[in-house]
Amino acid sequence: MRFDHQSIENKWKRNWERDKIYKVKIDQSKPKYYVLDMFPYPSGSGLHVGHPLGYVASDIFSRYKRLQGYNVLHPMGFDSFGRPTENYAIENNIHPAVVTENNMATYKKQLSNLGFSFDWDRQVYTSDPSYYKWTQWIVVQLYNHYYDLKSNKSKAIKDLVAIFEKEGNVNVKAFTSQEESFDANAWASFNKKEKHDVLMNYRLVYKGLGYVNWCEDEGTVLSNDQVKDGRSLRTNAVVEQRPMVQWFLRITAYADRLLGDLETIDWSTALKTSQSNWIGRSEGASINFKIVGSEDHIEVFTTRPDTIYGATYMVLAPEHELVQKICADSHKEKVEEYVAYVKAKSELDRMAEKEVTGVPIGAFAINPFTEEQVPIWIGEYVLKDYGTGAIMAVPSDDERDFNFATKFDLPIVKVVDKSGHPGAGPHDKLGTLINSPLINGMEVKEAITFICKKVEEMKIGKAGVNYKLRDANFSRQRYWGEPFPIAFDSDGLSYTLNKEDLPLELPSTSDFIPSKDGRSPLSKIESWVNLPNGHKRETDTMPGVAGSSWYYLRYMDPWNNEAMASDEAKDYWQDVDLYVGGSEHAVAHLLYARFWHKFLFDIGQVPTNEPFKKLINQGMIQGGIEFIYLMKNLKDGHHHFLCAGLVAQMNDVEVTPIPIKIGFVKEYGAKNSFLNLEGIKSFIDWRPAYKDAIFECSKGIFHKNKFTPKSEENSDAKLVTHSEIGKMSKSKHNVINPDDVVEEHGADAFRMFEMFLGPIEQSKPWDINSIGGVSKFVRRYWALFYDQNEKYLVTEEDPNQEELKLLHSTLKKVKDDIERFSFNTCVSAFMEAVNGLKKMNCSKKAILQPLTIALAPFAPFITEELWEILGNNGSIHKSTFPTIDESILVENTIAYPISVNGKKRALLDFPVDASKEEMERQALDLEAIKKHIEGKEVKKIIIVPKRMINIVVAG
RNA sequence: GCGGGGGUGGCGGAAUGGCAUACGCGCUUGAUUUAGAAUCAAGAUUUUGAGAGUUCGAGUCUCUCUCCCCGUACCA
Repeated sequence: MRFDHQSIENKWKRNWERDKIYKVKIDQSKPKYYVLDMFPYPSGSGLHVGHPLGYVASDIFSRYKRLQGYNVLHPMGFDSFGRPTENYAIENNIHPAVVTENNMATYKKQLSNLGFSFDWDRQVYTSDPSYYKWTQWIVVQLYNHYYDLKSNKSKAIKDLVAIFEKEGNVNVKAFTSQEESFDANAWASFNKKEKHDVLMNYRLVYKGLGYVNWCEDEGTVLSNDQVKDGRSLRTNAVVEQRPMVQWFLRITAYADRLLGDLETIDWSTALKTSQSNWIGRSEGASINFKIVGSEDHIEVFTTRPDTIYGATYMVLAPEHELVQKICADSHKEKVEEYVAYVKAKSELDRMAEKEVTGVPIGAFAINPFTEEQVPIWIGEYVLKDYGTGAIMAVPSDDERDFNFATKFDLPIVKVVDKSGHPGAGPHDKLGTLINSPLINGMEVKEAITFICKKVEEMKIGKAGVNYKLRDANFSRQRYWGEPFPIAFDSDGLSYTLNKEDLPLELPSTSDFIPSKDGRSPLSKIESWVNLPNGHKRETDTMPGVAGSSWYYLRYMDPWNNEAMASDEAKDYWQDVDLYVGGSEHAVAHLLYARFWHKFLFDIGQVPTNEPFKKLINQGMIQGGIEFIYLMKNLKDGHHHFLCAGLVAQMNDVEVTPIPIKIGFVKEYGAKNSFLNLEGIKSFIDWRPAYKDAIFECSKGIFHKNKFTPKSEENSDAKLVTHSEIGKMSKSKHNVINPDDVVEEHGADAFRMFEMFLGPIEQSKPWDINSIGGVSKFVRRYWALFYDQNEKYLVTEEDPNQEELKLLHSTLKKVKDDIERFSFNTCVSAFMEAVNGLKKMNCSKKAILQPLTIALAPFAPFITEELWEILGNNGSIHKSTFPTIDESILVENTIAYPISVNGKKRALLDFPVDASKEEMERQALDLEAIKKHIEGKEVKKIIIVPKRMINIVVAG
């Protein structure tokens, strides 16, 4: 039989679907294993070859685990709510639901071409009402819970109300924005609205003031991805931060647990570090400074309370609410000018600002320790969003404060003597306190503790922890997302929907543009907004993270209409054992999912504290980008393109590289890729603006559809392109569709090739030229079964020792390497095995059958076909990974490298049981060794059993 | 600046502190072929970014420097 990948793939794709071989059910007799891919956002452009890299790896691992006897849950679905679909829908006037459906169908087809073992019966997608029913339900649970700091878990709001009724909030220790305390009587005296507002300060989903990107020109709210450098990407109009009441997630309540539990999970250090930086925990103290002649005080957060004697001035963020209030009249003009200057700057400009700027506001605060008056300034280096938006400036021990003080000639008092710690910078918590009466002579750490205590005694502040992490803005003024299951009465009190009333379906509309007042398009659908009881629905929708924060739980029991998943399913599947996805989700998705999971754990909805035990970030597959050079100046009124070779020779010509479709290029991927005449013509067809352009290369000039060779014999153009390696993207015109590769080389070769490119976690360029090696391997594997004349070669003969050794060493290598996710070396091992068998001329069933099973996770199609050919019933993917016979791998003799002073000089075979004395004697007797030890004293001979021999000589 | 990762042939990359460059691409030569493609066979390249240390022995561990990639950004 001839190897024809297309007919084999079609046959087995059909059979597998018919027999549902990847369908998985709870099976208490088998251990479970859950392998999850980050579900894709189904964009209109389909998959490119970079997407499946992680899917191939997870599929191999899933298949391997099945062969090991595990019951493997390996599902796939779609993150189908979101901006791009909505944009596409607006532009093309198609409903987002339809766009989503089409895109999902494309993705599914592309994925099935690659032979993934997903149980498609469990597919979920976030825009499916039967899915978002439970997203909404979880949001309602968050709304109805608060975080109790005594038990360190979330508890029901109704229990909190019971406590309030009994004793107020005086004994409650909760993570809350409620500042005032009250007793039972006070609580009883609150009206409905007041109670509602107090409880809002405790809820894990709460209403608060947030900022949106408001574009006055467009009269609409923009999402972050539509804004760049403070301007609308689409219209370039200025975008301002506009306050708007929105929903928030109180993720900060879980900051400590999210940070601490990182230690319990098997994630890369890079990823853990990203999360921990994002959470940004810092210990210190918040301290209040009195303002001279004002009732108000300034609260600052500092990690260095020990340096308070050196706090010679204060700085507020220009946006700080106290600025207008305490600013002296004499300074108003300058301050307003400065605030306007800061506001006018884009985020990017402000970040890039190297110059120190700021103005005094003519007010003074009192340093509670020195009791001296210190001036209050505003400066852009103090950020409104970090800490309290105000600092006590200690120029002696903070570089930024130092620069500021130096520029504006503010006093600097040295308070830490670092002479005992040479090389220590201002930020190192080292040294001895000086010029600080209460703490002189103390070490920094001791002084911090002392001041914290003192501050608490003085009732002007307290030791505390500050987080960079902010509560998450959970509202979007957009159509294509989950509606909030919340409505308001005429007083603005909010009510959540009951479980029986979920899902609250997204109403149908054709108007997806946000309304003029910045509210979501839903606000325009009055029949939906206004309820019979007079309540009005929330019209914001949820952001993308809502649906993606818990989808892995739904896969456990996707058909359940009574619960997010049954207890039985959750108890059996527990958590995700292996999660594979891109590092672009290192922070947002993975942090929110962990937060939701911990919350669900607290309220008894999931049995584990963390959702993803092990995580692997696959690297990015990069693509070659091809450019042609366009001269900046027109030549004789025409655009002029130049060959890369010519540009290199000329040093006075200014050129712009223009990315072109890689399909136009000859020898794409090679060093001297180029455009021939045909390529130039394709380029002109694609970019008609350049139809009259001149294309010049060393072979000649192409202009207005005519090629004029520079010398007679060269008839074709060779416009050498400039090549770079970069991200595959639409804008770089270098996207490669896996369908095309699969059609040419087959899915098995495609899968193995992606693995063979390099370590899974590493980014690497897509080098299609080398797929030939893997493609050849697949054919050579087939050739062990059928020769060129299509004659069947497999025999029932007993294998010899050498063949068995090859088999078992390959099995062992593959098993070990799969378990450490080193798939590229597995492919090498298979190649070596085939090379070896070929050399031995071995086509024995006893060797080929177990080898084929081991290969099955990598190349599911060809192995299934060969399994059938070998006369087996059922699917190879339901068989068992072969047992490795270690005894076969034991060597009788071992080749020892013999080195002198660590340099290898000879190689000699010894029986495994050779004595050290015998080995020493023979080693010293070798000519090659004698040469190197002659006339020198042998000081020592090191023999490492089964490894090597090293002779140490003097001199 | 800070944090994380990395630097090995022409290229992608192998290597529990123990024979550096497995496996593949590309290249060279030969066989087959009218030629090409395909297939088969044979072969070449280097001393692991620089320097020091630990060790019998370092690509691997430690330190210093250097360059590249990723994340983050005045975090008080």
